[in-house]
Amino acid sequence: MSQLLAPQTATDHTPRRREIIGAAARLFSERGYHGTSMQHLADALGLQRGSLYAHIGSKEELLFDVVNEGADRFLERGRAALEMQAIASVRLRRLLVGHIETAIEHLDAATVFLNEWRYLSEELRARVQDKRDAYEAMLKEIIEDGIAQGQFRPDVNVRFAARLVLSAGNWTYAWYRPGGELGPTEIGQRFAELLLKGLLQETAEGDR
Amino acid sequence: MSQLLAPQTATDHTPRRREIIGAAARLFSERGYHGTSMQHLADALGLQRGSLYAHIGSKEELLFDVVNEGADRFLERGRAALEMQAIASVRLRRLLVGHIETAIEHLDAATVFLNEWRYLSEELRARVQDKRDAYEAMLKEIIEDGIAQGQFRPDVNVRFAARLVLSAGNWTYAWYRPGGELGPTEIGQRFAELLLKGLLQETAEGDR
DNA sequence: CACTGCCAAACGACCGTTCGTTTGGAGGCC
DNA sequence: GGCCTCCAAACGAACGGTCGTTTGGCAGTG
Repeated sequence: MSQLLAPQTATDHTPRRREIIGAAARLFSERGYHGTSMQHLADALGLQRGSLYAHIGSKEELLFDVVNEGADRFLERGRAALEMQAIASVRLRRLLVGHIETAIEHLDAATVFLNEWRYLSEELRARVQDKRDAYEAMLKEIIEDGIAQGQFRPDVNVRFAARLVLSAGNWTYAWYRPGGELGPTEIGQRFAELLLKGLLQETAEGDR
Repeated sequence: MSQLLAPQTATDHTPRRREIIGAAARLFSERGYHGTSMQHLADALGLQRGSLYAHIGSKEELLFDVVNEGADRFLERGRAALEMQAIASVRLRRLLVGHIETAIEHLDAATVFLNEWRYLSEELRARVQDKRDAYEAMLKEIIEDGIAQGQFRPDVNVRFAARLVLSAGNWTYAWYRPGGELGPTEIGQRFAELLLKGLLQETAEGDR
C-alpha cells in the first residue's frame, strides 16, 4: 500500500545494490564509463566479476542508475528554488547555490551525470534529457520573472543568461577538490554575486 | 637552417598523419577515448586496424596530439588578448570571444581537450596541465589589471572571477550545435556582456 | 528445505599492437 | 623506351589479453 503511494520516488534498491551503485559512481567518475570494467568494479567491492549480475541487470543499467539519481537531485533542488516566495534574484541565488551544493556533496554522481550520460543508449538518454530540459525550464522561468518584475536588465537574452548560470554550476566538478578553503555554499554565493552584479564597477561607463 | 628556427612550433606531421589526427578528434569527441577502438578509427579512414601503426606510435600518442593541439590553440588566442593595448574590459572581452571562437571552430578538438585529457598518462597529462595553468594565469592577469585600474569592482575574488569566465567558455561544447542562430563571435560577445554588467538593473538596489 | 549471495568456469567478441608481405608508383640508368 | 631500385602505404593474419555476460553449483542462514 505504501508502495503505491511512493511508486517511483523511493527507488526500491536493495542495500547491496546501493553499495554497487555508489562504487560505480566513484569509478565511473574517476575512470569514465568506458574506462571502467566490471573487473574494476568487482575488485572495489571485493568479489568476482560475474557475481555482480546477481544484483544488477547490466553495466549500462548501472550507468543509468547513477545518472538518473544525479538528475533527480538537481531537479529536487531546482523545484525548491522555483517555488520560493521571493524576488527573482533571491530565487536565482537559491537555485545556483543549491546546484553547486548538490554538485559538490555528490561529486561523483554529478560528474557522471554531466560527463558520462551521453554514453547511454538512445532510449535511456532521452529520459535523462527530459529531466535536463525540465531543470533548464525552471531556471529560465526565474530569469523571465526577474525581467518582468523589472529587477533584471530588460535586454538580457533569457536563453544565454540561463546557459551562463548552468555553465558556472556545471563546470564545478572540473576544478573543485575536497578540502579547499571554501565550502559549497560559499562558492555558490560568490558565483551568484558575480553573475548578478557583474565585474564592472557601477561608476565605470567607459566600456562600449 | 630554417628548421632550427622553428623546432617545435611547426608540428612536422605528415599529411596522412594529420588526417588520422583529425578523424581521431572527431571520434574521440563523439564516443570518448575509451569508447573509440582502433577499429572504429580504421573504418572511418577506410583501412585496416594495423595499417594505422605505420603512421602513429600508439593510441595514447594520438590522444595527446589532439589534446595538445587544442591547448595550443587556446594559448595562442589568450596571448593575443593579453598583449592588447587596451583597458581590461576590452581585453577580457577579447579573451572570452577568442576562447569561444576557438572552441566552436574546432569543436571536436576542444571537446577532447576538455573531456578526455584526463585519460592521458601522468607524464603527458602534466605537459597539458602546464599549458592550462599558463592560460589561466593570463586570464587572472587581465582581471587583476582591471581591478588595479579601477575598472572592475575592487571586491571581486580574482580566482572566482577567472573560474566563472572559464566556465562560460568551457561549457560551450556541451550545448553548442552547428547551424544555430548565432555565430561563435556573437555568442562570445553576449557572454562577455553578461559577465561584465551582470543580470541586475543598475537601479535595482533591493538585493542584499 | 528453500533462499541468498557468491564463486569458478566458461562463452564469443573484441581489444591494442606486431609483423611479414604485397602493392603502386617515382626516379635513375642503360 | 625498358629496366632496376627504392619507398611509402596498406593488407591480412596473428598475438596475448580483456571485455561484458551466462551458467551451474555450493556454502551459509532463516
